[in-house]
Amino acid sequence: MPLIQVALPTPLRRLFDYWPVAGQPLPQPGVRVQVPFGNRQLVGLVMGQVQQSDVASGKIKAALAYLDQQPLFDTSHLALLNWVADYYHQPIGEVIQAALPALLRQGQALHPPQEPRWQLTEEGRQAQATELVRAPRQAALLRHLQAAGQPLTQKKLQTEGFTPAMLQGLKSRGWIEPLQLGHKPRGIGLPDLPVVDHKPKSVLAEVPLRLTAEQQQVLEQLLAHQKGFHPSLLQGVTGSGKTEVYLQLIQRVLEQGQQALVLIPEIGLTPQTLSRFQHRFNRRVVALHSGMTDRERLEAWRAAAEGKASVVLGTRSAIFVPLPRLGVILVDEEHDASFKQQDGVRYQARDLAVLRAKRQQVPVILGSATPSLESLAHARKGDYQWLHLRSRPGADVKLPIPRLLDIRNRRLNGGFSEPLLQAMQRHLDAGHQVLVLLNRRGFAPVLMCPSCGWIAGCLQCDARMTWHREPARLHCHHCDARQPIPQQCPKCEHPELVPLGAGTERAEETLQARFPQMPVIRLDRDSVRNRNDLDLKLDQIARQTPAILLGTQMLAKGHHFPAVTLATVLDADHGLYSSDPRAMERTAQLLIQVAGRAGRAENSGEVIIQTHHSDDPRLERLCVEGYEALALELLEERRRSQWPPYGHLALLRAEAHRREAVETLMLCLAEQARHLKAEDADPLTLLGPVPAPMERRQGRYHMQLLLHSVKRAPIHRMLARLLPWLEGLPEARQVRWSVDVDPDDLF
DNA sequence: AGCACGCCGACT
DNA sequence: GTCGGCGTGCTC
Repeated sequence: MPLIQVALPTPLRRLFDYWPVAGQPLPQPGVRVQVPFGNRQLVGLVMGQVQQSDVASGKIKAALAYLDQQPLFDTSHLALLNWVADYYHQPIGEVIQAALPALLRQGQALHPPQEPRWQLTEEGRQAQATELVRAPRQAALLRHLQAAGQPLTQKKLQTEGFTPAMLQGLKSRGWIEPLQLGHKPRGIGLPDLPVVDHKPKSVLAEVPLRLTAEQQQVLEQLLAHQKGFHPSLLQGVTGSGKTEVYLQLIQRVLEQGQQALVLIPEIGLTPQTLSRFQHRFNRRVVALHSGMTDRERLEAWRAAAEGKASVVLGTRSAIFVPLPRLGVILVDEEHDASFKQQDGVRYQARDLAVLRAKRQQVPVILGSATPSLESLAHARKGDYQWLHLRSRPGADVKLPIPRLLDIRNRRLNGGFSEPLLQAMQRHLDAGHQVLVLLNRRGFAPVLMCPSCGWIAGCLQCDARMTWHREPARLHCHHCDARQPIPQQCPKCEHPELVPLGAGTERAEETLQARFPQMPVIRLDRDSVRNRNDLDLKLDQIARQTPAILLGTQMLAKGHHFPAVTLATVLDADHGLYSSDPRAMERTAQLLIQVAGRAGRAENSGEVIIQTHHSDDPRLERLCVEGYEALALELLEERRRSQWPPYGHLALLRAEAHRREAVETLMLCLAEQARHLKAEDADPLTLLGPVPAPMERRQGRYHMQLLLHSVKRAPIHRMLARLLPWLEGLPEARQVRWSVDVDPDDLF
């Protein structure tokens, strides 16, 4: 008797064998199954079957029930998920878990349970209501059902004043019967359900915009490779009309009867983007993002998986949605950090998009104004078709060249230098809007005692607490700890503490004092808590000109502010000399994004960046020669040091409450790694173990060990042997550890 | 990761 | 006498 192999939501890196459910045909791979596991019950996924188990047959239990009639994933999709588990060295059960909507994970039915309905029996159809002299309500119910001529839901009948008792009365006479509950039978349309026509004649619901010659050329180059795997990098400046090119490409895909998958950054999916797609096509367009309820997500997922949705617009986890008629994958803002899952199952959705496209033999397009170094390297090597959109349709105006404003030896007022304030005044006087980017929330990042130098620090982290005014408290941005603001220095009892540096709250105060007549609209996580807040602010921005828009990254991504003519960055220095090797690349991307906000419409723009390092050659190159020139220089540095994409990394992290526990484990781990390294012919470097950049976070000590190699294979061989060993190590007991293949940041 | 088992401390 | 602390062992 064969056994079924089941993937279960546990961190254990293996499958579990079960006896199949008695009296039922063997389930196909991809079907969910309910199983006993220890003393609890879990929902798992059937991955295959074996004749013989490695486990003693006495330990093997029987599966309880299959939850699907049809597999949720076909074998090629299961193979993709297996690949992800292998490549990222994550437990397969957790990968599957990440690929399923929450409700399916919890064992709910793919189709919502059919509402209970009642229909007439043959006798009921023949029966005369007048026979029911003693039961006028039942007679009315009988007439009602006879007049309807079709089954009606119990809910509907109850709203019409019929009670369950009346239904039972007719049922006991054998005149009506409940309709079979359960799943909707395929091919049998229930008459009072709306039937949606998914194949109207034309794909288009509106006339597409007219493309510029440049857009047209890019579209044609994309259309030249509509069949088979074909990766492209679409590098288009802000406002160059990438979305219109996407839409017209997707149009052709839909005309072939295929589906399109569009991945967007976490905060990139605005209702405007969604409605732009929905208005364009006579086909179902669904969104998949974290703001939806579990029900909505399941509904969208199912529509995609059943082929009923033609366009899926989703954030990173949408890369796992099954699509039976996939025709193209697009990744918009492909450089965006949110495509990398940073906890739990770590994966890079943009990389998986390329992989999935290759496996399913469809084209994939990565779009960005500021492509990642990885994608640029591929484009330069010729792995990806490299397409450019250099001009901005509808605006004769070129993108402004950012100007560096040196603030060394300048007095700053709440983070603003005088020349900057004057430039702002000019633009506001002209009736335009000004955008101010400050990537720091709160009033001040540091609260200090002027007498003894004491600084408010977090008790749980090696971090300073940020002083917030609204509401008034100290807040740690790393562990979310809050504390009341001390009235005096806790160390020397000095009666006054002073803020150092400026966050958005302080900048807002400064601006209001300096421009008392001007609306200052602040957008950060503290002032924009939900979708509604954001809509209100965006609406306010659209209505009020002139105005000052002040905010964190939120302000730099996605939204269009046509009235902005001056975009400013208060402090560009944050990422310039950081230990994080990607800091410069990220800073450059952010600066260019901000610059793209200025003069997007007909107004010519200006961009001013405050810095203490106006002579930094990289910053200068970014401003003068542009993003691509800087990115190519950074790539050269990467080549010399053999860092990604010219080499490969994997990071092993560990954390525990006791520093000693982490240290012991990490030394043990490094020792074992050195041991394994000696047995491998390919070179591999072990860096560490070292304390993590912020060693103590949320009261836990963090350490890490970095594996570096020019080739991928030795890293994978190492992890494949190291992790099972680590899983069984007693020292790993009280330590939380994780692996990050192709880490984004080394934090 | 969960969850039970198990063996030692302060409580109705 | 018992409720409950977290060490340690296991999950087909």
